[in-house]
Amino acid sequence: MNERDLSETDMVVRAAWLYYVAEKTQNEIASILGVSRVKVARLIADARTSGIVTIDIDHRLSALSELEERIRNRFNLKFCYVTPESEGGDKEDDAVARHGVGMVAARILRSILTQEQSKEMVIGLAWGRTISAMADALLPVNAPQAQFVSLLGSLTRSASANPFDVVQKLASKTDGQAKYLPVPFIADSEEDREVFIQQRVVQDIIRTAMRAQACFISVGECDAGSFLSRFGYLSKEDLAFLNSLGAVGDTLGLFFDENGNYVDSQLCRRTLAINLSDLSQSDIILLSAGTAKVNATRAILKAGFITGLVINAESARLLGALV
Amino acid sequence: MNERDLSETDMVVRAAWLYYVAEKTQNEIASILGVSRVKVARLIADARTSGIVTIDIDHRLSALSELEERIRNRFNLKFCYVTPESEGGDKEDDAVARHGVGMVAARILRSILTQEQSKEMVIGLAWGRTISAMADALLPVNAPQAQFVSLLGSLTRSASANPFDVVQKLASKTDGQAKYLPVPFIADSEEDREVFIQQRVVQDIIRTAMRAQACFISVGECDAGSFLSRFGYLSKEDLAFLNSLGAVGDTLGLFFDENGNYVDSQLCRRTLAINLSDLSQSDIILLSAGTAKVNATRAILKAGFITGLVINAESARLLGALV
DNA sequence: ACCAAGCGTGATCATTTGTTCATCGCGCGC
DNA sequence: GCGCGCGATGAACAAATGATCACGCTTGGT
Repeated sequence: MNERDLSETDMVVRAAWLYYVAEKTQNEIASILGVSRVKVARLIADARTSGIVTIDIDHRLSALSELEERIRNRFNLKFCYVTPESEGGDKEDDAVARHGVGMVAARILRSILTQEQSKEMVIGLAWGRTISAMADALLPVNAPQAQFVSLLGSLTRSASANPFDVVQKLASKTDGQAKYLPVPFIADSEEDREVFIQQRVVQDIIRTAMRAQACFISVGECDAGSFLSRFGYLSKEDLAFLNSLGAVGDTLGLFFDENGNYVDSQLCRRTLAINLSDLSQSDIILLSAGTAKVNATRAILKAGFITGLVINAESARLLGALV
Repeated sequence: MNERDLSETDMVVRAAWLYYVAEKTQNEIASILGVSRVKVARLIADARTSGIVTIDIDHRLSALSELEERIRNRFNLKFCYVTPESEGGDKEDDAVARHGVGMVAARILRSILTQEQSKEMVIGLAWGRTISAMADALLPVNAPQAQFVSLLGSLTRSASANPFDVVQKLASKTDGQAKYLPVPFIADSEEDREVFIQQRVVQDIIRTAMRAQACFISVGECDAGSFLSRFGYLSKEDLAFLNSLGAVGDTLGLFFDENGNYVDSQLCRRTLAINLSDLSQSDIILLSAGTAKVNATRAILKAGFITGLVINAESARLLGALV
């Protein structure tokens, strides 16, 4: 950070202060700082995207917080955040829901990262569009001690939601480190999986992940519309078989039935993901966006290993209604 | 809080969330919530004035934070906040400086009030235009356990800066209690002062004030322009006498010379204010706005009983330059 | 029942803000 | 040395926001 950057950042802070605290107009600020108004607008925009100004909303008064509390108690969670719907109670667009959930999750992540600067900091991450939305929404924060560890093997397709991209993006936004499992998510056989697992690099990652303060995971529906099946990782037969065993949702490569019981199958024994028992020390935060995932979400919550939930309002209502 | 209020607050929270987090336009929000755009604008304005949304600025990157750190170390303070100047380095208007210092002080006060909801909470207050600005700038916060106690007797003139108004305003904004000393600030004689002091109500207030977590006080210059002399509490002769003893500033009815030594005089022995030694358990936060007060501020800081300082940038520079 | 006062509401307008685009300057490579 | 491209800048415009005002509704009082 050179002289120029320093004075530039200083300008950003001063502009932000004058705008948000002193409530001056951008024109006034422009004449105070001796720059053009457009420049002031850019400084203020900078201040927001760089996380120098943060805007918090006390949502305790919202009707949703009552719902949050009910869900929190029912599933014994440390916290539950319900994101307000964007369409007035109407069927909401899944992409919008993901966006909202991602933003709230990003705030949670940011607060974790800014809490303790001294200690080692490990964050475990699954992949998926919601996790990806979280990574996009994270405001930059300086946390060089942070390590972002992928909890699952990689996909070969759909690069946008690859675990590599997620941890990479997070690392670059925080000046932290990215670590990911350099193995496929699903091995061809149980024997192959064993070979992968035994790789020293894989074991290293797993040991790191075991020290994670927090893990962000998402939920997969167990039907034809799900991510896994749409990209060919789950064949129609696999799906039918899993359904016949009662599986309604998956996360971290594990399938669960509607009562939250683990559904064993040959497929699960080929997935490369961190073991649930290895994460007993971590906060496990589930992100769920979209009503299609309600049943799967309920199943995973019932399994009992989740400590925190972020979910969109419509889904939360459905979840809360049946409790 | 009835049904109507509840849904109203809920609307405020939702509108604020959609505006500040989801970054929707007021028009979009209007159609989502099914109200007019004007209504949305009002909801958002409500959210800000009621403190449901709070905007924080990380000013650590500012060049001023270096100055803050220097002052903090020099005078052994727990914290020091320097408010950015509003005019670009130019001579700033005192009223503007007061406003800025008041706003920052209000944020400090608010954070104290929201910290611990359970315990008894006592806040001691001096009076003056800067303290008054703080009271005006405080965003409402629910803190029914808070007690705002006046540390000084009342003035008979200049109602706007009377201690009564300050504690009253703070109490009404927080649902807390207001307590003030129902005696004049300056008694006619030392004997009269003793009579006032011995009143049970006065003793009650003093005992309460002794339990204060934090006290907000301001600084008076000891010259013809000062508050006390302009309102006739200090005669020209008093002033000349105090100056001859080296007094350059006062606070809580006590005068100090440029080295921070207490300047005794007959006048001081007639003022009704809490004893400094009674506040040894409290954080004592000094608000200083305006370059005219730099010398007085330095004197009081040197006296060594201040634990926190809020000061405008220009004054801070003068203060820091001579360190 | 009627009136008056007060508050919330939405139309309209002025101001403020965000965005786009052409231009400028500067450094870098050829 | 010269051109090239990238990033920063401000002018101009379009969008969004805040303010004012008149209207109508409710409420409380006579």
